[in-house]
Amino acid sequence: MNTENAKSQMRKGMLEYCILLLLHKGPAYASDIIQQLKEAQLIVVEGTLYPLLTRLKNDRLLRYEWQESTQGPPRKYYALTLDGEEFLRHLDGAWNELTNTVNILRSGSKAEVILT
Amino acid sequence: MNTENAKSQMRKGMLEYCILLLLHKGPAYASDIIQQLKEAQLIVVEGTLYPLLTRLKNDRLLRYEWQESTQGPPRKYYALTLDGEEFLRHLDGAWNELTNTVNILRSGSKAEVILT
DNA sequence: TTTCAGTACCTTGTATTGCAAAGTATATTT
DNA sequence: AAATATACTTTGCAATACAAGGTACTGAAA
Repeated sequence: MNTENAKSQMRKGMLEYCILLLLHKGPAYASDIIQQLKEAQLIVVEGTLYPLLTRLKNDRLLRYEWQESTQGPPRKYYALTLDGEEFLRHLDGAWNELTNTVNILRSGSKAEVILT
Repeated sequence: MNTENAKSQMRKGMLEYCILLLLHKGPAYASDIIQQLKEAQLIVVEGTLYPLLTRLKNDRLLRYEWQESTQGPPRKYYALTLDGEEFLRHLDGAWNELTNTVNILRSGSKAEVILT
């Protein structure tokens, strides 16, 4: 029984939402984002994050600025655009619908078993 | 801005959970499941559902029985196996983690904007 | 100067899976 | 027999999470 794969599948699609939520609080660069998500108990790896950030930037939901670092190479700080903020509100709605759906399905009482 | 695609992506992975939740209440056949999910505001189509049911059956999480119908061809009634019930409890845990993550990310206050 | 370690960004290939669209099969009605 | 309704199935495509490996810049040690 592969629970890990199921959890990974559950994360699909949620990641985009979580990253936008995080960036709504303020700009961050990739390693930063990975760290913050980990603190929120969401494991993400670079190979997942970088293409996602690039896609969101190409869709004009994010923008970035290079910033010098006191130690190490410069960092790409990502931030939400106005479009990104609006999109985030749509995703808030989608998330609300989804939790509502799960609550409906969870709350129903277990029917009598028909199969013998 | 393609909201539909994002919502579709959010559904990914959740579908498996929702279907197991639904079948936990009692056996159902495919059209039945589609109808019940629609009532819970989750749109699923046949091309999505049938392969998923087959996969869950092959993983021994579901089983089915043919049942005659008063009108139309016989129906495949799916039900959870014991493994399926156990797996569902794991998914309950994963779902709780995910909602927790989103709540953490949602609740944080918006930081000061660094980018100009 | 060269080398090494640390940090950060990026790319390629693979597997999974949702979905549209089309197909097959059975039962009932005309 | 043909048409309709119901139900199950398959094929091909697109999106995306992830593992694994690669590139580039910085600063300190050899």
